Amino acid sequence: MGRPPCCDESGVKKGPWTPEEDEKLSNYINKYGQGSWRTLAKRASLNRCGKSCRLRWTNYLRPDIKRGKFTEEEERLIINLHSVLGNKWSKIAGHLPGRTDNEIKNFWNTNIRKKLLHMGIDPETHKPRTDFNHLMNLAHLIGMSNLGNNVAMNTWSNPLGLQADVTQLAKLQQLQNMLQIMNNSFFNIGNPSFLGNHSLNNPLDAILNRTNIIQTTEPAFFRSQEYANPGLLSQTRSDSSKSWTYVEGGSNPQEFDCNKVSSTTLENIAENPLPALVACSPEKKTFNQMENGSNTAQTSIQSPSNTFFNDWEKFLDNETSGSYWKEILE
DNA sequence: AAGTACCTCAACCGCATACTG
DNA sequence: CCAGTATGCGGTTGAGGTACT
Repeated sequence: MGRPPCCDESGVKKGPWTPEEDEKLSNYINKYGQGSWRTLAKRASLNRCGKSCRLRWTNYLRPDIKRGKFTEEEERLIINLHSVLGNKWSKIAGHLPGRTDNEIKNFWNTNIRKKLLHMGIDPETHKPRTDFNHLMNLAHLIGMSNLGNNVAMNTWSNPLGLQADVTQLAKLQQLQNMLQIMNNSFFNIGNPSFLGNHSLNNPLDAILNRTNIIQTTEPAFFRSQEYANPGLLSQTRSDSSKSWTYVEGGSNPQEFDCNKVSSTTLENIAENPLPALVACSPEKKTFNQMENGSNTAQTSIQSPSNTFFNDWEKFLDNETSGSYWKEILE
């Protein structure tokens, strides 16, 4: 026979915890430690199941829990870790001291996820949403359509109309260029063809060097800390699944397991954060500000990505007054 | 001020794995 | 080794709060 059941008692209280219950639980754990949650619930005179007690303690009462809003740094780290670990909230939480898996999960679902979607990034794959490809075609079609109409109606009879159309054409061209960049390079972390094309063998290197990827002639791999410390991860992603081929110490290829990413490597992610893809606070922040956040090392030169963000920001700002572009992009 | 829609997050549910006897 | 339970984890829910009309 195994252990007796945990939560089969009827009449066990559910729902929000009262301050009295919190106090009972805290006092008991402070005095006797955690141990078995089931017996703890009984000994602490809590009419709760052990599961509920554990949840309350780990997500709320634990003394080392950090309260308050997530910092920009934490937000970046969560995005980076999620791109490697996926929805492994407890593992992600392990790299954010004081934060619980539940808290991170909620933050992801209510904030980061929406922001990424808003930016046209699939939060599951961290790649561009496929409808951006359609957007490119759409922009082209709309552009042709509008130019055609405007040319017929305004341009030839009105020099100002011509000027407007030229401006519009330039904007169309700009939009298409930016979409092309986004589609081809910027968000293609984890895309096998991208990795192959750039001799970037380590998916984590891709994450660490994401800002330097665009249009650089020097492979990001050579700048990575991993390159200076071979033996961590130096692999080629072999398919479109979530695993990469993993060679430890340069031999014995084996499947790369996201769960076994070395802590050193993940620490590198923490120490070399991406520029924030999204703003941490609700107030509007420009892409440029996000770029410059706390990541001076990677933005000491005006990178192509910087230019991209500037262009993107200008584009949105210029088109905010009832333009159809804003509607399309948002 | 009242009603409604939306958002946040604590807590629950169910499944997978670890553990015990 | 096996049966059965505890624990941990990720997904989901819904109450309460806030913003908007």
